[in-house]
Amino acid sequence: MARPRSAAADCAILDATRAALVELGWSKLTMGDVAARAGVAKTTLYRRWTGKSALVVDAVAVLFDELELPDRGSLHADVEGVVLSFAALLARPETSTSLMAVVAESTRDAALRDRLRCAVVDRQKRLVLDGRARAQARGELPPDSDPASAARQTDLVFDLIAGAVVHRALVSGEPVDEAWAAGFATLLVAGLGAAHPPAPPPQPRTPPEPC
Amino acid sequence: MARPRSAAADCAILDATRAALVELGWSKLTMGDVAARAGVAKTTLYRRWTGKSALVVDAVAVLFDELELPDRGSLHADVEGVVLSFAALLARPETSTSLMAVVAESTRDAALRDRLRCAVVDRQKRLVLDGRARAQARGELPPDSDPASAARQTDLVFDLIAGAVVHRALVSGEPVDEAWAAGFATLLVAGLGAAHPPAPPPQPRTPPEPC
Amino acid sequence: MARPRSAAADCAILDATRAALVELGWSKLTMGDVAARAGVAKTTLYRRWTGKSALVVDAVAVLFDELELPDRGSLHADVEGVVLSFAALLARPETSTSLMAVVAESTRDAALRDRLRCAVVDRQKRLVLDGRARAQARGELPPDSDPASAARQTDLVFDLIAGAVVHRALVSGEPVDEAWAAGFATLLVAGLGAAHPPAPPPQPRTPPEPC
Amino acid sequence: MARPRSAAADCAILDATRAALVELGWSKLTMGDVAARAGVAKTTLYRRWTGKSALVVDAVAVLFDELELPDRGSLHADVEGVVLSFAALLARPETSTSLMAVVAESTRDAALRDRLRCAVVDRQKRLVLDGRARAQARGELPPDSDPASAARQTDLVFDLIAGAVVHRALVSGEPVDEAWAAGFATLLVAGLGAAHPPAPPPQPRTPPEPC
DNA sequence: TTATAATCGAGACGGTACGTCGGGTCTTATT
DNA sequence: AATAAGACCCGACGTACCGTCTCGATTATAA
Repeated sequence: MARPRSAAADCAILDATRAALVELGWSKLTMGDVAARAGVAKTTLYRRWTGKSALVVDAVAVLFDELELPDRGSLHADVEGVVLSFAALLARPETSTSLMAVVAESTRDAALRDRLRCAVVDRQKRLVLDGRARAQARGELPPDSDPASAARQTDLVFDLIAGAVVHRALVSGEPVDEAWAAGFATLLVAGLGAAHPPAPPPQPRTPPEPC
Repeated sequence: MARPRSAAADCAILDATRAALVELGWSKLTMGDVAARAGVAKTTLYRRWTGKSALVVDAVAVLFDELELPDRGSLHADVEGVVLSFAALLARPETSTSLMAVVAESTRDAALRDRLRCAVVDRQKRLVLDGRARAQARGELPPDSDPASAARQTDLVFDLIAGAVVHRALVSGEPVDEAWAAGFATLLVAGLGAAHPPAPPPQPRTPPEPC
Repeated sequence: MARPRSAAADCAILDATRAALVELGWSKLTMGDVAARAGVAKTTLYRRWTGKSALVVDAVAVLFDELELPDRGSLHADVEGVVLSFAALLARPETSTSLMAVVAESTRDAALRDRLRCAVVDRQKRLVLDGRARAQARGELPPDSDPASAARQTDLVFDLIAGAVVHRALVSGEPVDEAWAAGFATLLVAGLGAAHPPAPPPQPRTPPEPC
Repeated sequence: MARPRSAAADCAILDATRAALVELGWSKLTMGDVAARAGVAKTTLYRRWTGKSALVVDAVAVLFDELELPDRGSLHADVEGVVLSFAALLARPETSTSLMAVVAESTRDAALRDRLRCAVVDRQKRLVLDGRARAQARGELPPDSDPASAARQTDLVFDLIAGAVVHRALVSGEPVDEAWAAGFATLLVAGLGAAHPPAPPPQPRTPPEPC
């Protein structure tokens, strides 16, 4: 009935947020500064987001959608690929600073946790699902026995890949380069192959998973 | 020649910091509040730490030293054990919030990054070193071929374990329970075993991932 | 276009400042305390005044405007009257402490000096101007010969009266009572009369002091 | 019985205080800074003075002792002389800043008031006493009728001179130059002469006060 | 000559206020 | 309605001084 919200403003605000994150990082980013950069009043920000954290989640989430998983011919190569492209994403100053900060904030804020989960986490599981399906099609992984265990496996692999890359890059502070990616992929693929022995597991050796 | 710094104050401050973290969480923790709880002037805090982040790193670091790796008889059981005890540590409100927050901050602050690394990260690599040595003694893992690759392997495993647990617990927000720990351990042990086939590698080492 | 500054706040702040001066005196008066009394944020104080001194000048200046000079029938009586009412004003705890303090501060702060001069000093010269005009109308003082010398005379008398009262009350710390006021008025009136001999100056003007 | 206090320290401290007053003014002068300038520990300052005000009083008091009243041949000239030399003293940055500040402080602090009175105020009344005695010797003023009224007269003149000069210089902020000094002296001498007519007042000329 | 005890420098300490900054809400006029 | 502008309340920030306190190192007297 009355004036609708400006869509252009939303876009300008998210752009401004990303720009501010690059320049200032999470902790020095201020709502007032974002508003000024976007040519918008602070009121307009608060009309649309509950605070800094929610704003940043939305601003950063779209960057994660740029991740893709082109078919590199083998599970090993696909893992290497996703590791390197995820690492490249984390190397951008917008993401590294704010991802950890928002996660930290989300431990005390359920609404933020949900927003983060559905805007970032769940949306990227597609990469693992794609990779798994492709590997199964190639015969590198056995077909899903039942949906529940397939979901468990997906989640495990997702946490493994994402967690390892994040930890290597941001906590340990070491580079995620080709060598590391190769070593990681080797370990992961071997682990998956052994846990789900491809066709006939030669020797069961410490049968780790439900045969 | 002058009055030395009170060691009791240091202790009271770190205790107060942990208590405040439990009650308030990282983002509502205040230097003034910590000082008040510790019965100490704000100045004293700033005389010893450059800010909230540095203080929290020191306060939390000791908690990580409580982690131990008792011999559970097998590499698989040792991995399960360390995963669960690390998860238990992360479940404590002092650690989860602040670890992520400090990591976030450290992306923009080199001094903090160093402090974090040497106070937390490097100190816990001992767990991986112990576990590896023990597994090698048991014959579950081959002896180190050369020191450099041993260090690479240690780092990789460390990032894998710590990263996966942190990501599962804090980012995905799913419980790290026995079932998950078992699945994770299975995958990891299998991966390690395949990458470094136990005693006499039946297949050539290099192509660990199946064809 | 934006929200205008609250006029009520200004008033509340100045009232609070005076109240705080009475209770605490200049040196224990705190910006934070004034803000709290006025029910206002500290920021609001600093948005309008540059500091404690400027605030106090404005808070105290209005008190000086209460001074009046009723016609008491003679120059001598008028002087006595203004001396006593000025002394009464200085006896109030708001004024004495803060007047001196602000003067002290103003020796190093040109902006404050100006503010003080136009808010307090210049505004009270009206008393001397009124008294002089009235005395001239009564024939107690000769009419102004030229404007410049009239201004000089006004300034001299102003400094004389104000200075003597302030010095007696605050520096010497002796009471400014009727007796002292009478003695002072006698001296001043005599001095003015002799310096400007009433009608026909019998002796040449310049040598007022004997030989 | 034990080690006595260093006399050199006292001197260094007072010098440092004056130097700091010149550079920083009263309000930015700090005890720590004075101690540092004097090459002395803060403790030493507090062992000898109760605080900034007391210290400054002592540091400045000696400057007032430099005032002298050479015989200039007439009461008028003597008044002019003392006005100008007092103004010169007040023009020094050490004195102007701190005199007013200490007076302000003393309105709330009895001990300081006493210290100020005996260290500065009372000690300078000698100038008025000398001037009066000299003028009486010259016959410009009548001899004292009784000691009480002599004291009253002395105090009145003291407050008049000191007050007027201070007010002119620090409150009004106008220069105390020869012209002003001459005008002031003329008025004062005339007032004194009329109030106490020299010997036999030839013509009562606007009988100002009851002989 | 040697205790002995006050004094000294240095500077850490518990406080209090500072002046600034950012968060989030509100008022106003404009679109 | 929704907006830009910006005043407002709140609370934390990190700093500066305060005046007190502990230190170990000097001294000048009194033993």
